[in-house]
Parts: sequence; C-alpha cells; structure tokens
Amino acid sequence: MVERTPKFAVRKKAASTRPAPSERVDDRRGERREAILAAALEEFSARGFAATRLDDVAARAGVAKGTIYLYFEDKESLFQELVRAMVVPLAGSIAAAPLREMPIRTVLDMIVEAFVTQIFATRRKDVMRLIIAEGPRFPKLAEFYYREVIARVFPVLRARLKLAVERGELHHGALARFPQLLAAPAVMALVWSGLFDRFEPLDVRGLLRAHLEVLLGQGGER
Amino acid sequence: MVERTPKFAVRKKAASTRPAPSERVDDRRGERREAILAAALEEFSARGFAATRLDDVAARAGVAKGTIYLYFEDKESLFQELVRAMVVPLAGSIAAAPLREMPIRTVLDMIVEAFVTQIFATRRKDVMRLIIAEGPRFPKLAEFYYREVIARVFPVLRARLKLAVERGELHHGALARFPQLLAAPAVMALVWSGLFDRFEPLDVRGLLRAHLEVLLGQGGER
Amino acid sequence: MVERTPKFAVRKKAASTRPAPSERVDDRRGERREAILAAALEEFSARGFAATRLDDVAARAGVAKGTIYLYFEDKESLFQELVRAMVVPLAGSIAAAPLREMPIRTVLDMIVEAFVTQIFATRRKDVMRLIIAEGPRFPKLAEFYYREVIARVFPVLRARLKLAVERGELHHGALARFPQLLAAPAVMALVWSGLFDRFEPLDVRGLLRAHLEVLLGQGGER
Amino acid sequence: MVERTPKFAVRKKAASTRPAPSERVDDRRGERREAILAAALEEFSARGFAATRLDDVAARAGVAKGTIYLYFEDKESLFQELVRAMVVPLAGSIAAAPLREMPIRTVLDMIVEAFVTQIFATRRKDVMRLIIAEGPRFPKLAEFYYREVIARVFPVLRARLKLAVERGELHHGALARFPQLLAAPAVMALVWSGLFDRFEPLDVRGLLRAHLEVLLGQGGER
DNA sequence: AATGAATGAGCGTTCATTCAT
DNA sequence: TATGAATGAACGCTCATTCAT
Repeated sequence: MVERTPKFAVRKKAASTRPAPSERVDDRRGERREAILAAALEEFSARGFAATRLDDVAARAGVAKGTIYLYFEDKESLFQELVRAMVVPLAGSIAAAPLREMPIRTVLDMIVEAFVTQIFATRRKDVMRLIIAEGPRFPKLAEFYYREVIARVFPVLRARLKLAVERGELHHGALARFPQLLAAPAVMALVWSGLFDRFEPLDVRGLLRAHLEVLLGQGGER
Repeated sequence: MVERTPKFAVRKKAASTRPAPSERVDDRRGERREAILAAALEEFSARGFAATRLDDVAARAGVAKGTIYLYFEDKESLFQELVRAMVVPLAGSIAAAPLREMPIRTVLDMIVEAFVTQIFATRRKDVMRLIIAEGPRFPKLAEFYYREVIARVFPVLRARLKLAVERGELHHGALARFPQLLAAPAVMALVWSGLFDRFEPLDVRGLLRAHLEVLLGQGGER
Repeated sequence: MVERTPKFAVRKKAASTRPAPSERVDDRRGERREAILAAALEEFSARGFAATRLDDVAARAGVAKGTIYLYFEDKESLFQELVRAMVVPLAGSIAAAPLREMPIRTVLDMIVEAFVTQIFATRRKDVMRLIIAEGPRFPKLAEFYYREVIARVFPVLRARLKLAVERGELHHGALARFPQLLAAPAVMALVWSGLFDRFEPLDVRGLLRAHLEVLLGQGGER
Repeated sequence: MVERTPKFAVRKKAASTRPAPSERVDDRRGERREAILAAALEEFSARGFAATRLDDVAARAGVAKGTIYLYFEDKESLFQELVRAMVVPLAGSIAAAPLREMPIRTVLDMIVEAFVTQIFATRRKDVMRLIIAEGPRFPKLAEFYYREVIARVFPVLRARLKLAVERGELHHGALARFPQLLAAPAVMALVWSGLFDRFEPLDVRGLLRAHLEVLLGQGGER
C-alpha cells in the first residue's frame, strides 16, 4: 500500500488564477485520477474486487485501459487507493470534534447524524461495504482501516464514554468497555441494506436513534 | 454437518450390520459431498467466491476436478448449496424454542449463548461472513437467507420483545421496533473478527453480554 | 479398423428352438451391440463424430456408459463399426445382380430404385452422409468404403456401361469413362437434403429419373 | 481474399506515400484478420469444426490465442465468417454474367471452367467441403449458403436453361426442372476428392466436360 | 458381464498486464 | 502522456476412458 503521495489536500488549494503549465498538467492528472477512482468505486461496489474488469473501469472513466496503469500500479493498488481516498478525510474530521464540551446526548446525536448524512447517504457507504466484504482478503486494507480509523477514533470515543459514566450521563460501563457497541447498528445498517433492502427496507436513522434511546436509558415510544 | 472431518471417517465403520451395497454407496456419496462442501467452505472463506479455484477445492477435498461436477451443477451451485446446508438446520432450531415461557433475560442469554457456541465457535461463522460479503452479488443467496432465517426468526423475536415490553420486562420499545438492534453486535462481531482480530481481538461473548446489560437497563460493571 | 469379427451374418441364422445357454448369451450380446450401434447412428448423425457424447449414446441404447467399452474398443471403433455394419451388406447385394442380361434402361432403373428405397428411405442415408462428412478425417473409413464399395461396384458398372455403348444402348462414352457421373445425382441428393430440405425439399426419385432421361437421350417432359 | 500469403507481406511495403497512422493500423488489422481466417480454414478443413483447437489456429496464424477474440466473437463466429468471406464474392460474380447473350454451350463451358479454376483449384474447395460436412450441424450456415448462393444462382440458371430448351439448344427439360443436375458432378468431385483421391485421383475437368457432352447430347469420345 | 462413479487431460474463453505507436 | 492491440496464464467445465464393485 501507500507509496503514492497524498495529492488530495494539495490539489484542493491549487489553481486560483491562471495556473502555471505544470500545474495545469497536474490538474488534468488529478481529474483523470479522480475519474478513474470514481469509475472504480462504481464497478468494485457493483461486482466486488475479483469480478471487476479493468476494461469496464476504463470505459466508465472514459480513458483507455492502459491509462489506468499510468495512475495506479495494478488492480489491487487501484482498489486500495480508492478506499484510502475515501476514508482518510473522514477519519480526520471525526477525531477533531470537541467532544468533551458537549453533553453526551449531543455527541451521540452528532455521530448518528454524521453517519447517516456523511456515509450512508453518500458513496462512502459503498466504500464501507467494500471494506467489510473485501477486508478479510486484503490484510493491508484492513490494517490501513484499523490504523487510520479505528485506532484514531475508538480511543477518543472510549475516553468520552468513560467521562460520561463518571459524569453520570451514562448508567453503565458497557459502552466504554466496548465502543464497538456504538458502531454495531451502523455496521448492521450497512450489511442489512446491502442484502435485504429489496425485501424489507430499513429506516437507518430510526434504527440508530432507537439505539441511542436504549443506550441513554430513555423510554422512547413503547 | 457440524464439525467436519471426524464424522466422516467414523461413519464408514459405524454401521455394524453389513449394510446393503446401495446403502454403502449412498454413504460414500454423502461423504464425498460433505468433503467437497467442507473444502469449498474453506476455500470460499479464504478467497471469496470469485477468487476461489475449483481446482483448489478439489485438491483440498481429495477428489479430481471433474468429481465436483458429479455432485454440484457448477461453481455457483456449490456455493449456494454450501450456504444452504449450513444455514437451514440452524434457522429451524432457533424458531422452535418456547420463548414465551421463559423470562426475557433467559431468552436473550440463550440467544447470546447460541450465537457464541453454535455460530461463532464453528465453521458457521465463516458461512455468515460469506453471506455478508457475497450476498450483495448473489441476489438468490440474500433472498434465500432472508426467507429462511430473517423471515422466520424476526417475527417470533419481535413478538416476544413486544410481550416483554407489555410485561414490563423491557423498558423501551426500541428493540421491538428494530429487532435488528438485537442482532447488530453479532454482525459487528463477525465483521470485526474478520478484519481486526490481528490487531485487537474481540471478546465476543463479552460484547454480547455487555449489550444485554444495556438492553436490560442493568448497570453492569462500570 | 477391423479386429472385431463379423458377428452379423451368424446371428441371423441363430436361435430357432430353445438355444443353448452360450447361444442365448451370444444373443443378448448381439442385441446389446445392435442397440448401441443403433443409438450411435442416431447420435453421430445428429451431431457428427466429434460432438457426439458417449453418454448420450449409452443413454439412448439403454446401457451404462462403461458397457459400450465391452463391445467396442473406443469411440472411433464404434464409429467405424457402425459404418461397416451398414455398408457391408449393401455393397454385396449390388455387385451380385446379373447386369449383363438386362437392358441398360432396366439396369439404371434398378439402381435408381435401389438407391431411393434401400438407401435414401432408410437409416443408410445417414450413414452415407456420415461417410461424406467425416470421411476426410477418417482415412481408414474412406479406405474401407473405397475397398468395399467403390472398388467392387465401379468396375462392374463400368464394364456394363462399356457394353451398353458397344451395343448402341448408350450414345456416348462419357459414363463409361466416369461412372462417377452416374452416382453424382445420388450424392447431390444426400448433400442437398442434409442442407437445404428446410428451404426447398428435393424430389429425389424425380431427380434421379430426370438424370436417366438425360443419360439415355430421351426427351422426357419438357 | 484470394490466394493467401504473398498478398500480405507485399502490401506492407506497397503504400508509397506514407499512409496516415489509422490507415496503417487498419491495414494491420486487416492482415491479422486475414491471417487468422487463413489459419482457421486450414485447421477447420483438416479436422472439422468440433475437433479444431483455437490454440492451433492461433499458432498457425502466428498470434496469441487471445488475439482471435479481438477479431471474432467466438469459435463459431470465426467459422461462419470464414465461410462468408469465401462465399459471398463468388456468389456475386456468378449471378452477374450475361448468360442470355451467349450460346448455352458457352454458358456451360464457362461454369465448368469457373468451378475448376475458381473453386476446385483454390482454397474455396475446402470451404465448399466444410459447408457440405458441417452444414447439417449449422443451420445458420446452411441457410446462409442457400440464401446467398442457391437462391441467387439457381433461378438465373433455371431461366437460362428453360430458354435453351425453347431455343432448341437443349433437347430435354430435365435440367431446367432440376438445376441440381448441373451441379451434381461438381459436388461429386468435391466429395470424391476428399475421400478417394489417394486411391483413385479424379480428373475433375474431364468429369465435368464429360457431363456436358451428355447434357448436350453430343457423342463425345466413345 | 454390467455398472456408473471417478478421473484428469483438454479446450474455449477471459482478463490483468504490457508495449509499440 | 495516452492508447488499445496483443499477450498468455489461468480457470470453469466437458467428456472419453478407467476401474472398483
């Protein structure tokens, strides 16, 4: 994995006035790269890693098959870069919020809302599903996700949850011991919607909110 | 099915009264089938459907490549039969228990225990992971699982949870409205263990028990 | 080719009163053999040599696949035996007729009638087509047919045609030089009916008779 | 198409004025296609459709196996294209000749000559044999040939033959009723040469000319 | 003799990757 | 840089043949 440098952050600041030639080239490079990544996401999501044909990715991205190899080492690199590109920015934003200042209810509401609007309603949902489905076969991918997301978010979360218990905001330590419990309904939503939406669509926000009720010990609607 | 290899070898000598030839033949047929299914589970779990080579399945099962086709229509059939063979018996046993007679705490404890010992500690864990990972690409598979498991188990569960609310065993209706919440930590355990066990193993029983504490509103260990 | 002895003629005389055991066995053998040959003819005709599956031959013959190998060396032997069994008796009967005694018109009428009723209206038609289609790939088959049929029939025919010219029954020597001309419409009928009967059925007897008209120099119906 | 190899090598250098890249590419494409078709003809002729290995076709054409699939959908398409490419130009040229202007003798002489030089002396002979041999198993092929050749040539021929009878050029209506009679010796020649040339080569032109003698009622050499 | 399960070589087809242009 | 034709290893599946029963 890795190797390829994070061109993302950079590019965002680029180009305001007339860019220098090299910059313009970099721009085109960036756009092409984006187009390929977007096409790859679509195809990998629809068919999984092994069943995706680079031919189709190229066609969807509007480039020639060989062009993909100018931007990515091989099929696997493309896949990993794809996940990386979608995951990194998200992970950063989560770990940044000033959780300690807010009441736990607000914290949890924010997390729910972030998941619903930033992940579930976007292409990131597909990336998450790809991680779930393909991760076991891509140790590097799982490791990357663990390092970038889990290892960064869970400690912060756990600390805040512990604090909540100490402050009396939460009445049990279960969550602090197993932050996975907090994420479980989100994972369930990703899995369920990928499998059973045809038969029984799931109200994802409803599910997560109901979960909060349980966690916070409020009766909610019976 | 249950726990692979021993069963087979044993059965060969099991029958004491010299069985009729046809019986013996049927026995061998059954054993071969089982061997292929076992090998297939192993390979499909390790590589996913698309990346699994029937050559490898055959080698692992100790049969020739062509033999697989004496027992299964094609690769996809083998995959579906595999899931079917592992899932059907389980689904039946779950729906059967006399849930109404037991206190909700017992019901939930049983479910946790069943998941941990009947699924998570066995090869069924791998089958569940396969359903999660491959289901989106196998509509038939997802439908089968929905029909055989979800549609059979969830209504029973929901009814019992409603009853629990009415009886005052549960203090909120969230679970009755979203039985998915009950299953969420199990799904999380399957996903987590497939991805992150190398970095941070998960105490699955602990996770599920902690979840019960939360659901039942008991403080548990802080 | 060859190797297997011609059991045919023998069997025909067999069994009148209660046959001895060994004879009965031979009978069953013969029937089985016939059944396989009949099934093989059907399948080879429908699909050609290469595309025919011994599985299908066995199923059609009502025997197990392995049984075929008790009666025939391999697929190719079966094919060759099949042709041999159908061709040999025919070739004999043709060469036998007392052609010199009859007027040429009668001779040719007889040949036409023999072809129409003994070949074209029977399974032999399929054998002839098989020889035409597969012969180029089966040198032994072509050689066998040349030796058994062509080399036996053509000289006789040629002699009679020469005689006809000398007797003034025929007005040109073309036929005597090229007895193939006599057979050409029959071959054409076999080929045409195999290819174009769906679009334009051919009146085979009409074709052959018209050919005779031309050969004999009679005006026929204009 | 026409007579294979030389054409290709020559063409490469042929173009004097430095052709545009696309032209050169198209040229190479055309050459490759031709090379594959030529190799396919060779292999299909030698072994028949079913027994031909695409591996061998590729090797003979000097391309990789996968390359065939850049030019042809699949094995069957390759086969059909092969026949189509060889048959279509011929059929056109036949139907075009101004038959009514020429005496029937000339017409028939021309047909004989055309068959001998344009078909029998070329690779087209092999294509005709393939049609005869494989047509029964390829309904599409037979239909194509009927539509493109038979349905185009026979009516013209029949009309000219009728005219010949009316003009008194022919003394019997047999040919007009059965134009197949005219083609029969050609079919015979194709079949005979495929089967028996080793044992008894056939003077094809002699055969066809002898046939004409008979048709035209001239004594010819006795 | 008869069976049919088992074998494994073989073939059509696909597709990631390369490379000449 | 970009292309897309070409490659060839790989894989699913078939089927003639064998052989234990």
